Amino acid sequence: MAELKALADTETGGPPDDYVLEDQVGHLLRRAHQRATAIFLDRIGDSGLTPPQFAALVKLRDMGEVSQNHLGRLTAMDPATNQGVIRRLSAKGLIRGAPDRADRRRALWRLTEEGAALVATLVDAAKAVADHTLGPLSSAERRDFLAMLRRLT
Amino acid sequence: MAELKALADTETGGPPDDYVLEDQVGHLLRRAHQRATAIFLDRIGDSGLTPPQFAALVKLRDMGEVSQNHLGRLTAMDPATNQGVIRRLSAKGLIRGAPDRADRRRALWRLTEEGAALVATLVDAAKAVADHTLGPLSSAERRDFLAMLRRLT
DNA sequence: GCCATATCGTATGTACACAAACAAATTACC
DNA sequence: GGTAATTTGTTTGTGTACATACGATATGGC
Repeated sequence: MAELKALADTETGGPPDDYVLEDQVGHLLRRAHQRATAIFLDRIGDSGLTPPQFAALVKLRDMGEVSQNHLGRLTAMDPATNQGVIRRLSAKGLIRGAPDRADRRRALWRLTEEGAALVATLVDAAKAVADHTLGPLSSAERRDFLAMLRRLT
Repeated sequence: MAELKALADTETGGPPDDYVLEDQVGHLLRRAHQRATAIFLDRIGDSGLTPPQFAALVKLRDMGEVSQNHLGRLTAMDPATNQGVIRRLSAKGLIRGAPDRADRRRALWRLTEEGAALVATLVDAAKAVADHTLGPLSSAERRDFLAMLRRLT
């Protein structure tokens, strides 16, 4: 180990310990997000939904009817990304859109019956996904972690 | 607010409070990662590097010389993803590869002088990115948060 | 030595994620 | 009431991220 470091030192002229990738928030957040996505796909992937797609369905369930960009803001997706999610959910028949007669720029989207039924079916599994994702933490740690994570968004 | 919930209840037949998107780990991790990436790009984006690309350069700085797949494991990228990162870094002249004479399947990659110089230049800015990303947390909270985040990877 | 197994890198296809630029429609302001 | 600024949704281009399948090479067990 010391030899390796010394070798890297020799080759790069810099100390390899001043910036340890594995300790960086950004890198850790990326890996934790990868893991959370993997757990979701492992348990809910059979539904054909991805995490962002499920998020959009949940928000439509909560809101009833919203415009495309508004839904994107509610689910933290920029318009370009959101458009793809909307298109795929629509193609699956889980949501449907209609023009807003009060604002001709807008389309208003809502769940179809199939979409509403699918969300209802998956909510319990989604809770289990969250539970498993937080598995390594105790109950008190989960509370503290989520509170801090919320402040980092 | 109560009216909205009641409306959603009426329309969906389910209580909208049993699964609150904004409280889910997966969603919060996705948003925190988005924010961390945005901070990186805001402060280091002028270098032309993305967070995964910078991670690869840092690991090559630490290791001296590694195979493509090994580098992918060190930076938490699957082979298909890593290939694209390697290709772009190579196209920029920041890394170079050579066939491993001991194993003809492998290519060994290392920093070029330009790559080594660029990493050295950016390390301080990368530390500032991490600091700013953790900005909302106190010093003690950062320690606890990172410790828990590490356990979730 | 042989053969089953595993690893290395590549290729293809799908899905986020965001920047930038855009046309159409609405709103704000004067 | 007319114009500037904003908002809505689209398009294009680049860059992760992963599943799957593949050929080439190495390795392990016998």
